[in-house]
Amino acid sequence: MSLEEQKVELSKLGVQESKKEKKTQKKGLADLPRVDGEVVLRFAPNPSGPLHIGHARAACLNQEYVKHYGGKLILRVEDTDPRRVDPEAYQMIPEDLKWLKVDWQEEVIQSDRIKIYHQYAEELIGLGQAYMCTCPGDEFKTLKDRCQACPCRDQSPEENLELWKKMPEMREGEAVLRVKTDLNHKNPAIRDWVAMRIVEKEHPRIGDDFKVYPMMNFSVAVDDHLMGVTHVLRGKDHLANSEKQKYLYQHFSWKIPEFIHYGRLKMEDIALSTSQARKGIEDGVYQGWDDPRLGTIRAIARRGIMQEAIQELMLEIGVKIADSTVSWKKIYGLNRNLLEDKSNRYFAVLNPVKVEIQGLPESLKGNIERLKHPDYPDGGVRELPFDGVVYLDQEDLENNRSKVLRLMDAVNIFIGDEVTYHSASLEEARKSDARIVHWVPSSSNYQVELVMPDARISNGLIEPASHEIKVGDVVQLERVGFARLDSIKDDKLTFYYAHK
RNA sequence: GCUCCGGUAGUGUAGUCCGGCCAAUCAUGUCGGCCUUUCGAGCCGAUGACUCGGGUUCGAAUCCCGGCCGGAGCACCA
Repeated sequence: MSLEEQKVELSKLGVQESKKEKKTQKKGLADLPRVDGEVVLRFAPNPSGPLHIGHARAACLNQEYVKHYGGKLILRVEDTDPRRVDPEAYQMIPEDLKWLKVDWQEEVIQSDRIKIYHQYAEELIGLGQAYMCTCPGDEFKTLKDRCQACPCRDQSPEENLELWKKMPEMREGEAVLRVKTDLNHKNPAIRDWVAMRIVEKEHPRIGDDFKVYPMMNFSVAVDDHLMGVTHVLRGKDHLANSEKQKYLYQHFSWKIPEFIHYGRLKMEDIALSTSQARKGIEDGVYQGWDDPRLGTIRAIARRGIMQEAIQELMLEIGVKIADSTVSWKKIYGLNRNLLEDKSNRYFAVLNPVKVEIQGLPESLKGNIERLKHPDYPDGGVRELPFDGVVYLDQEDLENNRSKVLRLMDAVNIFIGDEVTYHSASLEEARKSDARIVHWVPSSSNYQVELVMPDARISNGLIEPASHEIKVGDVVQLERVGFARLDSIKDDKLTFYYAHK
């Protein structure tokens, strides 16, 4: 019996269909679980370098949720490991966030709060939920793997407090403060994790005021609680950490925030972590953090990718826990949609070959005007002086041997042993099935350099009106592709190529 | 190895919680055609996916079991 037939039969019997309402599906981002009024979210990077595309996901999503529910976003710089701090990152992170158009209402740096973590550590000892452990790491691990307590675990809070006070005088590795969890927890990683440890290394930002530093799991949980964070968006690599942190919340009788874990974001052709990128920069393989081959926000920005494209992409990817691989084609597609309407057009010829058109009627020489944007005449025109001597792309010449070629908005030429004037009108060009190509006047042009995504450089010439392009603008070099003006030096413009 | 988690078109994503309206959404890509003084855009069309095998059920992308594949964690990093 089909569903319809069943319904008919049921209604004959007088049975009403019970309506189970399904959640109405909104477009866009999935709802956050258990939202009660406004939300407090945080973006909490480690200052080990500039932000990369993976950070952009967390930042954009946090931003979007705050916008959607109301509330605030906290920027929290997590620099509790002096060895993993790049001092420049303190500037680079806010810069990158601004480029991403992410706003935060509060900003804290964890190295300003070491004393707070010490206070809570002490309190936890007082509660009997943490103990000073002086076991060598490997011995503790052996015991832990067997679900056995180490001798230190039975110390009284007083004994622990005494050791805690001495901790600043101890050497690195001699002692740690452990949080009591469950020694029988099936994941050994969760068992009695480290809350505080000794680091004998000057902190790049706060110097050597402290030797006892919190572990990320401790400072994060304390801060999330103190700052009233309601929802924690983090990568699934933090799954075990979320569980570790839950013990701390329970020990302090704090309300546990909602943890949401998203999957790994890979980027096509870019498998570079911050540390690998750093090494490449130090070794001179990459020119810097904004080398076009890197997956950093600044590299992507430099390539002419718009913030909106990244934003759209991140919203689309959302928070699901399955991993995803971002393809450049997807980014290019989104970006092209944004750029198409607002990018002015210019002629740039790569691999230029100088061509003198023989037999060009004098009357056809003069200034040629062409719309800056074919769809928007109000955007104005650029002028190209045309005197019969032009630069053409070597490839266009080679591909059109013994054929008619039309120079856009100018004349039709024939590519024989010499290049000769053929005709003037577009109709003639159509009749001859001529390819229509861009060109650069030989009498007036600038040098141009185009840096490709793989960092290779193409050289050529660009039309004179290009002087009006501002650094940072993205334009379309006709028949070449979209490119962002990166710098102007003397008479040379350097563009970074985005995509077709 | 141990613990946990995933697998929808080339890529991303909706649908999975609560089985039927899903011969499965949208985006991007790709391929045709039209159009266009750009190889860009636009218009029209096409393409293409529920990891596999069992089970439950009238009915499974959706629930259960197993396989396969993939990922994360197993730090005195974050």
